[in-house]
Amino acid sequence: MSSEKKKYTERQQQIAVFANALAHPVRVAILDLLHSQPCCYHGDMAEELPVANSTLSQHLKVLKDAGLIQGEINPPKTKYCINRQNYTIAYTLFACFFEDALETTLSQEGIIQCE
Amino acid sequence: MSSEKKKYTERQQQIAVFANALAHPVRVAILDLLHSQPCCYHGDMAEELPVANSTLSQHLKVLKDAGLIQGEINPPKTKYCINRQNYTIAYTLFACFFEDALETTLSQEGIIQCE
DNA sequence: AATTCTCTTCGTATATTTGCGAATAATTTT
DNA sequence: AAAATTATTCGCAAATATACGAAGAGAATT
Repeated sequence: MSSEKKKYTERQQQIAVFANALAHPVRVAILDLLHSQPCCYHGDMAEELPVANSTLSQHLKVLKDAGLIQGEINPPKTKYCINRQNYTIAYTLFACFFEDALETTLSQEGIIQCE
Repeated sequence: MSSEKKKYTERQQQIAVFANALAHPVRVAILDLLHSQPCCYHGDMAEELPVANSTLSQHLKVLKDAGLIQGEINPPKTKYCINRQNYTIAYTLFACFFEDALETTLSQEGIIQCE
């Protein structure tokens, strides 16, 4: 009962998942915060970002489900940090994706390397 | 009456726009097709992809609005191709974004270069 | 035990996304 | 001029995303 028509490759779906996580500016802003320090508490982010507390929780969940961040819950505080392993995977997927399109101009300069 | 609280930077918004364009697997698949050839007709894509014609048009519009592709309309046919200029911008934004987070492991190896 | 602090979940409202078929537009072919 | 070809737009339905305040959970403090 599986294949009526070709669906999408794992790679295509994985790119979409990571891209979807970055598809809202507040989530990019959240990650920017986590780039500038090893970890960050929910409350500290809430002060910096123009969304309500509950909304922030939702966005953090999206990022966590996509695998880009991980949370350490020690009530009443929650500490978040980047998931470096998946970040590396995401970086490679995006780099190779764009390299595919731009290889004629970029690969010659040795800026990026795929496979 | 402008700033009650900081909104998002242009960069954060631009990343979100590009990411949103890649946030659906069929759009990644569309771009994959355009990577493998200089241009492609709507009809040729419709044969390869598991979506209806009208749905394909919508996704193409999303990609076009984000600036990742451009269309050349010669009715009854429409030819699409990658927008290389914006592709380069997108590539740079994503590379620098991930580099920010991974710089301790990647920048030392000279894989990526920002600024 | 009650209060406080922090964060998540729930409930709700609104907007956007995704999908398809039918109808439309624009050209080429018959 | 009629028919065929190709792609977009329209109209609709269903699902998902976004946002907030209120309510709830979990631990520390009073």
